[in-house]
Amino acid sequence: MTAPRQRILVCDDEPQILRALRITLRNEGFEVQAASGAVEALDAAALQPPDAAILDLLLPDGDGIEMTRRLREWSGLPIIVLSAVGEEEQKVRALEAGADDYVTKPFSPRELVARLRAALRRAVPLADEPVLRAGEIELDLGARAVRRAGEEVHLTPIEFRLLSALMSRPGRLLTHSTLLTEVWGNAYADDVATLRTHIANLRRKVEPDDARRRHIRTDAGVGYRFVSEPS
Amino acid sequence: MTAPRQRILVCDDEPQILRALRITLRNEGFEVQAASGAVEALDAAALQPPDAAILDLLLPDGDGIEMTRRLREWSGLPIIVLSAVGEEEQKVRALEAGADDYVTKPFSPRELVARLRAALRRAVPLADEPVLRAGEIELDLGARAVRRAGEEVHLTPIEFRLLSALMSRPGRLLTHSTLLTEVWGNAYADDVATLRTHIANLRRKVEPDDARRRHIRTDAGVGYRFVSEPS
DNA sequence: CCTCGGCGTCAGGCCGCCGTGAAGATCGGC
DNA sequence: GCCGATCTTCACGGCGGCCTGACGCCGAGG
Repeated sequence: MTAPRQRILVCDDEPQILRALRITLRNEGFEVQAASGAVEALDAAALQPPDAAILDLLLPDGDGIEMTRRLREWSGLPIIVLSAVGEEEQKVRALEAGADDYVTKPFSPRELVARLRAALRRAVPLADEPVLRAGEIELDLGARAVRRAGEEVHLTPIEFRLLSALMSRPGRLLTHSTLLTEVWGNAYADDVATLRTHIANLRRKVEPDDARRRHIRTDAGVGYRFVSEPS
Repeated sequence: MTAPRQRILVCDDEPQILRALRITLRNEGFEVQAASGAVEALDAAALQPPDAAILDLLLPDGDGIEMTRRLREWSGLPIIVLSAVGEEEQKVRALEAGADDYVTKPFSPRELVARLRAALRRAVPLADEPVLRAGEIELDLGARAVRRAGEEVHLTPIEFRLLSALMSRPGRLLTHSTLLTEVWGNAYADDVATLRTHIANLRRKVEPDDARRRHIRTDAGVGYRFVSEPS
């Protein structure tokens, strides 16, 4: 299970802070998107929504509280407001505007990361991983499960990877060598006999009996393709 | 739909702090349940789960971090740890244990309330029933107990964490390494032999004898999954 | 009509993974 | 220090996934 790295939007007008944050977060395994101004940060967030945001309270072209409000109009992403001002009034306003946490500078990198992780943990997990469907076949990538007409079908690891490769590009022709390298790795690149056997096993498990309505089509001499709606 | 007042569990051994918190929270419209010790607080939380908890770090009969861990075993309620110690190490440990925020004394009442509101805003609205069921198996996260057909079954700590991991995502395949990191921690990521042994012990304790109707399914070479309704 | 290449299918066998029992190691309580 | 509970390690038997090879079918081309 390879989780993609989480993207953090960082907005601060002081270059050295930006730099310190970038290094700290990178080391902790996050991907950092830096912005030095409010407008730039909001544009970046709209263009490609990050998993969380760390915003400075005071910026030349805006402030963290206003940015929080703007972001909250359309997103529930975790927001941490950063500031040199420890004043109670600011903290309360930021939190009421929708920020998840408020950290005062100078901050401890470890604590900031811990607070960021706590905020990310709370965030609503984004929509579950996709379920590929075609006719009565369901391939659930997240659960690593396959159903046919609602019934659970057990696939071996190779069969599962094979079906995933086919169903993730419906209609598209996948050559023998493409499938072999994708499912087996680079070693078996020309062992078509093995591929045939596994395709046969796969068909037996997930295909309707009628040979004319098969989802897995053979392109003789070239490869296979998965068609969503067999004629 | 009249929203009932939100109940906050407050745990501190200093009476004057308890009193101050009670007054502050009452004025802000919360219902307060006070406890002066760790055991008392955990019992109260188990008996009637609150909407959030504010825990002192240092208590005569325990500490806030351990309480956080215990609560997190079965509940996702917002937790704010309160402490006179501003030390970075404590903050990080508390947040990593599952706390949502960490506030140092002396604290501003307004800020604390703002942070509490921010944490409550994030919380999943539905207080999830901490009892997982499947067939004749019941796993009670709060009581850390497992029953089979009503009969109490004794599980070792590892077996309990293993079953929790499996039952909390029914139908989903959990890789060997996923289970190992989740149950043992990051170190044992490839000791599959141990995992097999514990799975065997677990099956002996909670599974029906009939091998075809097992809840814990093996996916050879990949991992295990828990199926709620074995065919 | 025959040949031939590509394909699907099946049976066989190897090897690795799995389940299981038991023995050794570790730890905490008495 | 002893003892019980728990966890880990190891060896062994069984089984299932995977690869291989043989066979028959089919369509294209001669």
